[in-house]
Amino acid sequence: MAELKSLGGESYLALTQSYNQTAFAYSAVRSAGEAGGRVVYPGGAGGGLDFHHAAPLGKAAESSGEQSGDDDELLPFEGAKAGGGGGFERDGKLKAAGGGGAKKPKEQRSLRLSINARERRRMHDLNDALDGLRSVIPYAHSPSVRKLSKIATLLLAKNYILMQAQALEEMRRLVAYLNQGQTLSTPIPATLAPFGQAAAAVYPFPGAALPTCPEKCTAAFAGTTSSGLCKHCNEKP
DNA sequence: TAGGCCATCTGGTCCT
DNA sequence: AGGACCAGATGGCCTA
Repeated sequence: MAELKSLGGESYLALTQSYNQTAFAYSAVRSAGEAGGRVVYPGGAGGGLDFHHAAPLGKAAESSGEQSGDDDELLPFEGAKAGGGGGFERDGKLKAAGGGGAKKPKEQRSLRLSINARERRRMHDLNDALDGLRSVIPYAHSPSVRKLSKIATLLLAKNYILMQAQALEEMRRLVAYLNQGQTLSTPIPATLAPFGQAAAAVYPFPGAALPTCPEKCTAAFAGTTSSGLCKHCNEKP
């Protein structure tokens, strides 16, 4: 994961933290993409997903159609990257004898090539979709940052979704609060003290939206008064 | 040179 | 039967 280390500190932290929070994003993806126990990916005839940024997917489907003619021509051991395990020997015979079906070797070979081409196309579509994902998640476009790996792309995207969901929830709560037209009758919580009465009035949910003081004291807001107390919360760091 | 990442091939399984 | 999906295997490329 070299590219993970080349990410900014924030994004890397966010990425690594995301290892522990998979349930939400996973269930969301499943509910969005699966139909009858089988994922219908947009390159196929059935369509299915209707993401906002559908361009790369559309392109994938298009390229699939274009490739379909040539792919069958690409022999397994002719491509530069055709490392592959097993497959056909150079004489064109199947390595694994595999059920000695009634099909002639020539038909078997043709079928195998067709299956290979289909699988290749499927993986290309998958990669196009991943490229589309890379293009819409933050921190992935800096020239100084190497292209995100597949796993990094997925983890960052998941974390980004969680972050957006949390922000949305905060906005909802804020709107609900403002709609109530309440005045603040309680004292300003310690966590909001550094931001003043106005901030406390606007942000009545300190636990959810603002970092707790221990976090502030040990991270970006580090700093103490002459008495050794955190200058933001007036508590010992 | 080791390790990470990737593309490709392959056989198996499940679904339509 | 054919197609989609998946996981394992293999080899190439790149970087520390």
